[in-house]
Amino acid sequence: MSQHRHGSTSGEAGGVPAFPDLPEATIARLPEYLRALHHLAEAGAETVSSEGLAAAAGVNSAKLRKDLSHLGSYGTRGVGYDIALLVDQVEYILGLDKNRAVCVVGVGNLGHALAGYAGFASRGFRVVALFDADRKKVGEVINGMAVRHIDDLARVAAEETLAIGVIATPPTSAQAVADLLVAVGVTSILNFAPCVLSVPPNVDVRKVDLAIELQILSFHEHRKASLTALPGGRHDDQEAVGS
Amino acid sequence: MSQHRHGSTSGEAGGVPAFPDLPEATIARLPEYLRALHHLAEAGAETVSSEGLAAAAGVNSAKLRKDLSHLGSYGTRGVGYDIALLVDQVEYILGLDKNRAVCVVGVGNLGHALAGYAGFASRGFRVVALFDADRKKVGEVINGMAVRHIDDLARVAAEETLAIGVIATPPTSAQAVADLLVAVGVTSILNFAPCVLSVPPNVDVRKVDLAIELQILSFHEHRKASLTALPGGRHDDQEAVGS
DNA sequence: AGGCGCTTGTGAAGGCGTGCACAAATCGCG
DNA sequence: CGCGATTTGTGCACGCCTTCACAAGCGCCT
Repeated sequence: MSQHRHGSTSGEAGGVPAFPDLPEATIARLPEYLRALHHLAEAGAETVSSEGLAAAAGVNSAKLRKDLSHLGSYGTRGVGYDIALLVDQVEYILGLDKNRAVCVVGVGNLGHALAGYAGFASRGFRVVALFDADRKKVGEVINGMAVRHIDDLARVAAEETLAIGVIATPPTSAQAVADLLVAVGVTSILNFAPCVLSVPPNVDVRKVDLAIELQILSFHEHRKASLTALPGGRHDDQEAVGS
Repeated sequence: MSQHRHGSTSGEAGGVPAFPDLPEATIARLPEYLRALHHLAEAGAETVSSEGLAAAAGVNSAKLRKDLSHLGSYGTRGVGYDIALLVDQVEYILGLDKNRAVCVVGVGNLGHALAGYAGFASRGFRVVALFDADRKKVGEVINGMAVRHIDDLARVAAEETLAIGVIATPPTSAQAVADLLVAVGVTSILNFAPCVLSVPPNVDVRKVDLAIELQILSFHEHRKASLTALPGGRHDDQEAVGS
C-alpha cells in the first residue's frame, strides 16, 4: 500500500510526491467527489461515510472506496472520511492548488459564455486572456477582460505561463489554433470545436462536443420509442450514463 | 449477421431490422463517425476505407470496423464503405431523422450560448423554447426566440412534444427543473449544472460539467510536471508491495 | 477465367473497470 | 478491558471493451 506523504502539506518541490498512477476512470470521478465534499463541508459536516459520499456523488459506494484507496488511506474504519483532509488531498492530487491560468480562444457564442463562466473561477482556475482572430471583436470587454487578437498569444504566454488553452473556434480554425497553443508551450487543451486535433504526444486534449451529447440522447430516445412499440416491451434496464 | 433477431417480424417503418443492442461505447462514437462522414461527403468522396474513416474520426481502424459491424454489413470488401449509405444508416440509428425538439432551461451565460449554438440546428435538433425563472429575463429575445417563464413549460409541452430538455440553471434549481421536465413527459435530459439529478429509471440523463474537464486536464498537468521534475533517474511505478 | 492485391468482418486474447463479499480496524460503552 | 457495532480497504470474479491477427470476400488486371 502506498504511504502517506509525511512531508506535510503541499510543497512538492522538495520531496517526490510519490505520484500514484491512478486509473483514468478514477481520475474522471475525483472532481465529482470533490464537488460533493465541498457541498458537505458547507453543510457543516466533519466526516462522511463512503455510503454518504457515494450518494452525494452519484456513484456506487464500493467504487468510491476503491477510488479513494488508490490515493492512500485517508479514512478511518468505523468512522468514515475526514472531509477537510480529503478535500485537501484530492485538490492536491488534481493540482488545483496551483490556481492555473486558462486562456480562451474564440469569442463566439460559446467562448463568450466560457469567459464569464463562474464555475471556472470557483474551482481554482483563472481565465486570464481571451483571443479572437476577428479584429472587429478585439477590444470588446467581456467580464472585465478585453479580447485580444490571436497574434498576441505569444506575448501573453511570455508574461504568464498558460496552463490550459480552451478552443471555442469554428472547426476550420481549430487545428491552427491548437498549433499556436502548442507552439507557445501549452500542454493541455480543452477543445469545443467538432473536429479531431492532432498534437504532439506530450499534449493532452480533451474534447467536449455538445451536439454529440444530444445525439447520444437521441439514440436512447429512438431506442425507447421502438421498444415501447414492440409487443411485450421490456424496460427493466436502468441507465447509468457515465462519461 | 449471426446476431440478427428474426423472431419478431413486427416490422416498424419499412423493413427496418429489430433494434440492435449496441454497446454503449459504440453509441458514443457513432456521432463522431457521422461528423467525419459528412466531412468526407462534402469533400466529394464516394467511399472510404475503415483506415481513412478511422483517421478522420480519431480512432483505431479495428475499433471502427467492429463498431460498424454491429449495425450490419454496410461495407464492401476490397473497396470500403459507401459514404452516403452509411450516413443514412447512422442517422437512422441515432434517430436524427426525427428533427427532435429541444428546450433550454436557464438563460444565463451558458444557456444563452446554447440557445444560439449553430451546432444543434445543423445536426437535426431544433431549439424550440427557452425558459427561465427570472421574470426580468422573460421576454428577452435570443436568436429570434423569446424567453418564456418556466411556468409556461407545461403549456409549451402540450403544443409540441419536447424530446430533450437542457438544464443550464444554477445547481440549486436543477433538481426542481428536472422534476418539472419529467412531469411534462421529457425523457432525455442534458444537464450542465454541477450536481447529481435523481430521475425515474426511464429517463436518461447525461451530464456535462465544464469545470470537471478542466480539473482532469489539471491533473495531467500536475502529473506531467512532477514527472519531468524528477531527475531523469529512477522512474519505477512499481509499488513495493510485500506479500 | 484465374490470380493478385486490397479491405472488411470477426474469433480470440488481454486489459480494464465494476461490484460483491468479507476480513481488518476503529470507536463507544458497559 | 473486552465486546459489539460500524465502516474501511481489498481480493476476487465477472463482463465489457480494445486490439491483434487473419480468413473471407470483392474488384481489377492480365
